Amino acid sequence: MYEYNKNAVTTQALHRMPYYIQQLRILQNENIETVSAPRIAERLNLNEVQVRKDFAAVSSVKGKPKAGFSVSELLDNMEELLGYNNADEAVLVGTGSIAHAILAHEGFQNYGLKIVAAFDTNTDGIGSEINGIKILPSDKISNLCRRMQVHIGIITVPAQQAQVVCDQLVAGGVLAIWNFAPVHLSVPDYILVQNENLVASLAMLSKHLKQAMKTKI
Amino acid sequence: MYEYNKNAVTTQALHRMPYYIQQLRILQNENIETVSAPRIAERLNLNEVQVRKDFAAVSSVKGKPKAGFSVSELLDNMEELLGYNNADEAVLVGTGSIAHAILAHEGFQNYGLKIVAAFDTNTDGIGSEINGIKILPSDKISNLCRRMQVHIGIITVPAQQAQVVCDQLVAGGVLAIWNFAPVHLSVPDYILVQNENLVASLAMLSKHLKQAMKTKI
DNA sequence: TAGATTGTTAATCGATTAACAATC
DNA sequence: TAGATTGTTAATCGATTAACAATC
Repeated sequence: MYEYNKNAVTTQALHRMPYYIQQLRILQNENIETVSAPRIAERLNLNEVQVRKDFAAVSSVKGKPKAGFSVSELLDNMEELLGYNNADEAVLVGTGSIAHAILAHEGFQNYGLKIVAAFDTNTDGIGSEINGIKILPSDKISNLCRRMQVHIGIITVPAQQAQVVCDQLVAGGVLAIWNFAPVHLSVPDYILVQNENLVASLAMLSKHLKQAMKTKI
Repeated sequence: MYEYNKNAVTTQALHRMPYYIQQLRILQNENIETVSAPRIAERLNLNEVQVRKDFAAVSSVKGKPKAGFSVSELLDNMEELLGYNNADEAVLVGTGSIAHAILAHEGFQNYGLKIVAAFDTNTDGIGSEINGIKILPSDKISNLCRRMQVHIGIITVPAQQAQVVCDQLVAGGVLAIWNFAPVHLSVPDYILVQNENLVASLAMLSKHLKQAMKTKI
């Protein structure tokens, strides 16, 4: 009894959530109140059972045979699950073009991220501002993170500096790291690293393309 | 006989390649000629057997018991596999901060991507240049892709415009799409879409963090 | 009622990990 | 030789898909 880990949301399922949310919002805008798993599956090119299981795992209300699931309930539950409504505070390190892109992305705050400070390892840019956030010297990282109780660090510095910055963030009490540097970071077990390796993604795309063209010819 | 799909490189293995390459380059800079799977596994926090299998799958030369694998052979084979040496041509659509970041990323050309044209759906920016690439109006997409035989399209436009742009790219004969818009794109079966959904990644990070803090407290 | 849709149990698939003999 | 390391076969694990009874 009470083994209610039953319909846990897996990592893969979590990846699908933002796409469900996108589709559900479209339906909500059209004032459609319920939707079935097969319908969403069709729109997103997913398996029907998979969608149903995902919905069952997150929805606080059961689906109804024939009718489907409540659009608004699903949206609420998914947005809650992904933390869209209460933004985590984060610090960003690096001032290159990726850093600019992240800081410029007004949307992030709606998706659970509030950047409260930015740092640079390069003394040149320090003191300047990007999108209203002042750039601080990187030796202040640990201190500021600890003082402000920030739990997320975003790394956009070049590969060579990434590990050092990472260590500073960890020293400052950060628990999760969003890493845009194309390197593996060594961290203690309890730290979560999410790698966003654009070069790796690109390589995958290129490889797949090559394969596809080979089989086609 | 001749069922030589034996040690195929899986999608997951492909994802690990750039990290192997990073480690191998470090070794090469130190003039180290061979390396064992357990050593690399330790550095990257991976399973030893997994690394050995990955190496075996890509290496044109077998590993030697006791000695390990040739660093330079592995590097050559992996870079070849990922297409680092012969860049695919691509077009980019959108001129927001992510587009700027991609265009500014000098590194991409070394990793198999050469952006030959950029487009914008917004008439304002047309005619201007970003990093030496002139911005063209988006109604030229299909034509130019077809004429230049470009096979990769990069979408960085807002969500609402992504599907339209996608259709134009497909009409132009593009075979692979690197999609930075946070939406699902509908495409014919033979088209490869790789989604780079930063908002989704962020949500995952936030969710994991929440879970981690819950179990810790 | 008939039929679409749900929820659940079982089968399948793919990737990772374990076990172990072969080899330099 | 002894021992580290490879390569391969088998076991495990997790996620997806199929099958089907329950239900509105």
